[in-house]
Amino acid sequence: MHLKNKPFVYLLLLLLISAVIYLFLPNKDRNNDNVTTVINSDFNYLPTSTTNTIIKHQYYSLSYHEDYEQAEWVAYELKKEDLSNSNRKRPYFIQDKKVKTQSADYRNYKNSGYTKGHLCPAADRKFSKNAYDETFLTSNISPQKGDFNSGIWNRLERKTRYWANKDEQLFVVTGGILKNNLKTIGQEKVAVPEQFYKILLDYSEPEIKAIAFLVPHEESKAPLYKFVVSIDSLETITGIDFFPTLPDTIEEKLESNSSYKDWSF
DNA sequence: CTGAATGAC
DNA sequence: GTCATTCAG
Repeated sequence: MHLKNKPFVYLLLLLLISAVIYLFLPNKDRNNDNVTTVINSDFNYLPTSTTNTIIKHQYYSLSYHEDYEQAEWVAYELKKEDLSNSNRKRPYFIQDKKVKTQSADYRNYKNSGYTKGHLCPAADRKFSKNAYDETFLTSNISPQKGDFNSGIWNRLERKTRYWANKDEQLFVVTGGILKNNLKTIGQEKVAVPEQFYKILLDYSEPEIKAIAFLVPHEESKAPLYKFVVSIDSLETITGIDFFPTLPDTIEEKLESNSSYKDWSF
C-alpha cells in the first residue's frame, strides 16, 4: 500500500483501535437494559421440549405446554453477580406474546384458591427492571397453594440463591410435573401440578455437580434434602432430557446421582 | 422474600 | 391496563 493514501490508512487504524477497545470493554448488558444483547448467549444447556415450543426471552427460556397452559420447564442462569437487593415494584402479570397459542390469562387464577407461582423467581432477576418485569409473564407461572409458595418452595428458591452466591453461578431448570387428569382452574383450564421440580447444575470446572428436587405440592416443614431425587428419575417422569448437550460421560454420572453430599444445606 | 385484594383513573 | 394502598404467610 502506498503511503500517499494516508486517509485510508488512518481510517483502517481507527477501525482497528475501535475494535480492540470494543473487545476489551467490560460486558455490562446484564445490568443495562439499554444495551442490546445477543439473546440467550449464555444458554448452552437448554433441555429438550416435548412440545417443540421453546421460547427464548432475554433473561430466561421456557418450553410452553399449551394443554396445561403453562411451561413444562423454565431455564436460566443464575450468577452471583445477578443477586441484588434493589427493591423493585411488582408489575402485573401479562400474557407472553412470544407464545403463539397464547399463554394463560391471569384471570384464570383469580379467586381460584391458588396463587400465581413464579417458575423463574422474580428475586433471581432483580439486576435490571427489564429482567425483573420479564418474569411477570403468565408463561412463567403455575398455580401454587399460597402456603406452599411462601413456604417450602420459597425456602428452596432462597437456598438456590445461597448456592448461586457460593458457587458463583448455577444453571437452573424448574417446573411443575405435568400429566393427564390434573385439577384445573379458570376458563382456560390451567393445570394444577401435584409436584414441582427444580434442578441445579453447577457447571464450573473442575467439580461439576448437580442436584434435583421433587417437592409435593403442599406445605412442609421438612428439610429440603428430604426431597432430593436423581435427574434420571425426573427425566423418566417428564419425558424431558434436561442436559442433552453435556458430554455423555458427565451426563450419565450427574444424572444418576441422588446424593446431596456436595451441597451444603 | 412469597403473594392477594380493592378502588380510582 | 396503571397506580396506590393495605394486608397476609
